Amino acid sequence: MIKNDYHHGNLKDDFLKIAFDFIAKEDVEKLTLKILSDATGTSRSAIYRHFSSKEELIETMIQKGFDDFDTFVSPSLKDKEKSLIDRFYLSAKAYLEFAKQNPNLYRLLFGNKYAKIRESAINIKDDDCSGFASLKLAIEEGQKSGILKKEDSFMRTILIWSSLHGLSSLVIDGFMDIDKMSDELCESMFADMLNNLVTNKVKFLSNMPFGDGILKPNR
Amino acid sequence: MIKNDYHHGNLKDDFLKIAFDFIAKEDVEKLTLKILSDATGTSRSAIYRHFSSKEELIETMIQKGFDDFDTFVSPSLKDKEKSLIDRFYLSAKAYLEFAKQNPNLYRLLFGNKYAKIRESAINIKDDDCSGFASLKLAIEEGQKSGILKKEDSFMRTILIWSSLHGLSSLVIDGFMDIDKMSDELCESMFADMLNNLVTNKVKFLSNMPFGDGILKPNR
DNA sequence: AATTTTATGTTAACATTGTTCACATAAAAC
DNA sequence: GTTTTATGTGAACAATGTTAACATAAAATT
Repeated sequence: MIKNDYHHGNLKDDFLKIAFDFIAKEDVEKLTLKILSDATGTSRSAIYRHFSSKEELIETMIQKGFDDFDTFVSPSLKDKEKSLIDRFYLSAKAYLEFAKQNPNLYRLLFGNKYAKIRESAINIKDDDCSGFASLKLAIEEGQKSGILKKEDSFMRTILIWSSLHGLSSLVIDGFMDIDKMSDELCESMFADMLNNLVTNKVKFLSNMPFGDGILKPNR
Repeated sequence: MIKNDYHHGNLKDDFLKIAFDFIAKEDVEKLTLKILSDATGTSRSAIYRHFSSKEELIETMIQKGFDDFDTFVSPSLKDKEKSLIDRFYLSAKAYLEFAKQNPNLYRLLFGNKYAKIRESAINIKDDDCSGFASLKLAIEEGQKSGILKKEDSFMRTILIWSSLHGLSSLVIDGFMDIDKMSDELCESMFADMLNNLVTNKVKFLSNMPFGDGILKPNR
């Protein structure tokens, strides 16, 4: 807190804050240690007193990033006051929204470049990945209550997640004109993703997205 | 062809070949110009007589990579001797297979790192992207013939592509245990992707993947 | 209170990377 | 046979991540 010219106070947090501010605007690939030292007014090697390498800084960012992601997406999925369908819909919307609002962070978390760092940062394989696990749990909950078909929940989880991840990636990586990605279009897609899960007994009164079928979320 | 000690013959092609050989095993991020000069036995600056920069080399690789991708995936989709459902199924399988066989190339083509280079290499936006366009055409063909629902073909195309891209990415980026990705599981997922497209009038006799419903491809 | 230890910051130097420039040599064009 | 063009070399640059030796302030110990 006390600013004397030598010791900085809480350099480590400052480095992280500046790094996150940076990837709010530019890709993490362009983040350089010089940017961090310049922004903090320290020397180029000061960061090595707080992180053993650039990779360790990235690893810390990944850990915090997954916390942020989870905080943004999970509550909608776990909100027991809403119907399961609503929860799926709202968390899917949150997922895409997180990616759109934080494209560089999303790529850092789910991209390949730091896959090894991610694997050491969090245990993401199979059921251990928090996002994956909670999605799978929600699907299994729906299967028990009879809302969803009693099929392979692992496969269903993968397919939902693939659709969300693929859509988010294609959007933020510039593969489709973002202007064409209207809310209505997204809702149609989310409806499609969910339509495969619900039991055969449910009749869809309309093919319109959330028109008047079961998939219309309460908003 | 004639090897004298100074002029190399066809260095440009050799550079490209070595680069593709490299990303067959390692990520394109690790490809360095020194690797190329060492492998060809030339000096470190020789490559600049054939590519104005490393980015231009990458751009050439992206162009050729998309050609390879198209050659691998498109024929199945355009094979008029097969049913439309079969064509969807087989090209989806080819898509995933290409990503699994060429993970580093797939990431180079569809990842974010070289997005700008890709955009200058090929016109990928909207209908101009060859893969996207041919998928959309196939969907519209199915809509005309009555096999597929007459809904927004753009949205349907995006969702199918998102599912394929997301699944491929998650698989090659280590988000799921590859051993759990059995052929049967993939087939179930492809079936799910397609189930949303087919007309309501079609009755599915089974929920089993390609069990005995319309979605069973001829193999 | 004085001393020692630990934490934190600085400066100088390194190897690696992509890149450029002046120069060298072979092939092609005239 | 001379000139022009294409292609390759070697030396040098700045930027990057990193390390080592040194410096200073805070904390711990006596």
